[in-house]
Amino acid sequence: MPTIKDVAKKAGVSISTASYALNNLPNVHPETKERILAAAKELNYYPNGIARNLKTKRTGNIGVFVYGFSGPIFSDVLEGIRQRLQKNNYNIIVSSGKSSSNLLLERQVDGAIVFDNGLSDDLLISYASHGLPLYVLDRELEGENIYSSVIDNEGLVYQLMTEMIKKGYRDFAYLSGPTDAFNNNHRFDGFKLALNHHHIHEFHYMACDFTIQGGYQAAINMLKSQKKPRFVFCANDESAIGFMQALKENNIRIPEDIALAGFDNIYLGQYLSPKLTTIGINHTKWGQSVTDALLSVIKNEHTKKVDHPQGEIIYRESC
Amino acid sequence: MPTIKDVAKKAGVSISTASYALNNLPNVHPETKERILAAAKELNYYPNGIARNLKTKRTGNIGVFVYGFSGPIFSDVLEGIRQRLQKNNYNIIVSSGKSSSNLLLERQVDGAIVFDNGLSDDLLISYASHGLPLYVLDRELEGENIYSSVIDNEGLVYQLMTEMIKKGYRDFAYLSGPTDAFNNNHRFDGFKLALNHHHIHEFHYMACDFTIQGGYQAAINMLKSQKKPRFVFCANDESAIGFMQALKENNIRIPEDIALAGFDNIYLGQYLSPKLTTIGINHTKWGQSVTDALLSVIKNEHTKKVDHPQGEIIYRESC
DNA sequence: TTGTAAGCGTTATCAG
DNA sequence: CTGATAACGCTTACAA
Repeated sequence: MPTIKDVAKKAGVSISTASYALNNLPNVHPETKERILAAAKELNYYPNGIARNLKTKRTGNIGVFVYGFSGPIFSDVLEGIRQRLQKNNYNIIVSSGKSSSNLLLERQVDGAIVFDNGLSDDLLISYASHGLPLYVLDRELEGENIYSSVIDNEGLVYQLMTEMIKKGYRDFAYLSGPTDAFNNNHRFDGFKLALNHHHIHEFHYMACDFTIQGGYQAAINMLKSQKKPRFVFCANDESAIGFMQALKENNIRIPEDIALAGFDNIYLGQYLSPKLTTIGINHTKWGQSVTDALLSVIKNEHTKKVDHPQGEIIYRESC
Repeated sequence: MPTIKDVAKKAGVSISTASYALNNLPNVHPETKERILAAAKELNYYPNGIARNLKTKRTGNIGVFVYGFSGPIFSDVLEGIRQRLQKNNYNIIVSSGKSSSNLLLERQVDGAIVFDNGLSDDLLISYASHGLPLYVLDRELEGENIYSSVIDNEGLVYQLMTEMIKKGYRDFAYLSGPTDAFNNNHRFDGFKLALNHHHIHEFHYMACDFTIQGGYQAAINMLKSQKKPRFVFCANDESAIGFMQALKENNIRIPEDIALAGFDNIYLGQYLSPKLTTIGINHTKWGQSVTDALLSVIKNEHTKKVDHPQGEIIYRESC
């Protein structure tokens, strides 16, 4: 594998001149430059990024740390991030599990976007204080070099529930996500607040875990218990899908007998029958704006605060 | 940010001794070692990976290059890869677009798994010949340092179609994927071969593109044309879903009027009505075995050839 | 416009 | 068991 030394030798110049030419610096004679570029091409030379990184103390990589690679949400956010990074000549490095902290610790990235509740607050704060800017998407976190952007879970669910109350529903249930999940808890807050503001002080609560299987099981349990709410707000679409599936199998009509809505607007929601009413976030745009914000921090520009990502209620057939 | 130099100074030893201790080499006195480790801990020291990489000429990173981050298949394959890499102390670096070739060229990875038809054969072959082992999953490619593992598309579709013929279906249609997609073409081969072997020499062909929207549109077009096959093999599940959706909206019963099957076993297939018959690949296991194979190449062990990933027909309700 | 040389933070060779 | 020191491949003052 050829190094800059080989190029320099072949072109009959010093290493530094070769470096200047290869980096397109203006202080090198056109002819020499041409000779150097030709030599590089002939040798099939490409700079060793590692060496460059060591010297320049920047890697050109941005880490995106996710909890897992599944889930319809990640992909959209990632696509937004990728677009913006590519445009700004940064590499995207998506990682999960132990790799994420390794890459951070070993300084193989210039900054990171964190979408992984597996990385603890303390850990992140400590890394950030070492100088790596971090943008956290799945929780609220404040600290030196650390920024966060989260969905307005509470406001959006509040809005949806208010509409449902207006529509005449009264007997409500909440199909929960994991109780340690940021998103779940804030959605629950919005749910409770809306009921509260409309003087509805009772509702049915069902534990669940954001999964289709969990939603299915929760519905089965509910049916056994003979307790049938009129409207179920599901903390996310996947649990809503499982829930619907169980209802359908038990000949309960949606929305005539039980109405429901979810959160996330995952793409299969519109292919179910009935089509799922849900709350949609523009995930791609979210990824874009977070990336822009992170890059502006890295470039030491004005640190403009990122707003909540755009969200809206998507009314379909399930309620 | 502390370096090994700081640690050495604090512990009152030379840099090299500090390095030995930090790397757990046996040739250092227990007491000195303890002192060094203590100093490192106190300074919150962690080795700079970039510097280590430059010296050792290995990064400990494996690239996984994908065409996009969406799609239910990637996530499973990625999870299998992640598991195995983590077990073997390699970092997983998932990338897409221009980043992928950058990371390869800049030698920020020790090898890569390619699942991205956006990277051309020539490019990959040229990188691999420079010494980076590559495993390609979306096409068949031979060359120095380059290996590939692909689904047995043809055999599996052949098997499914043979069953359908046995079942009595005769009037067939093929809902195609992109005609430049490796997977599509081999599925088509299997489809044609099965028909051929059973002396069925005519079938209906519908162009499509692997997407839900495309499948939906194809069905609409078919309905307009008044041509109704009895069984449609869809080149993947997503197009099958769109196709089904359009049929349902037009009150065509599945499977009574038109039966169909897909390929991929994406998880929503079982939540449709009717549930989708499909061909499932154990993607996680595939990711695992490919990773094992790549690592064994990197470690210069015996290069055992990876077989086709496991696949099976999953009979459900759509045919 | 070009060359010399220092240095980025490690590891590894060799001598002590 | 420990310490100088060279080297990895590159960038960048500074000197020529």
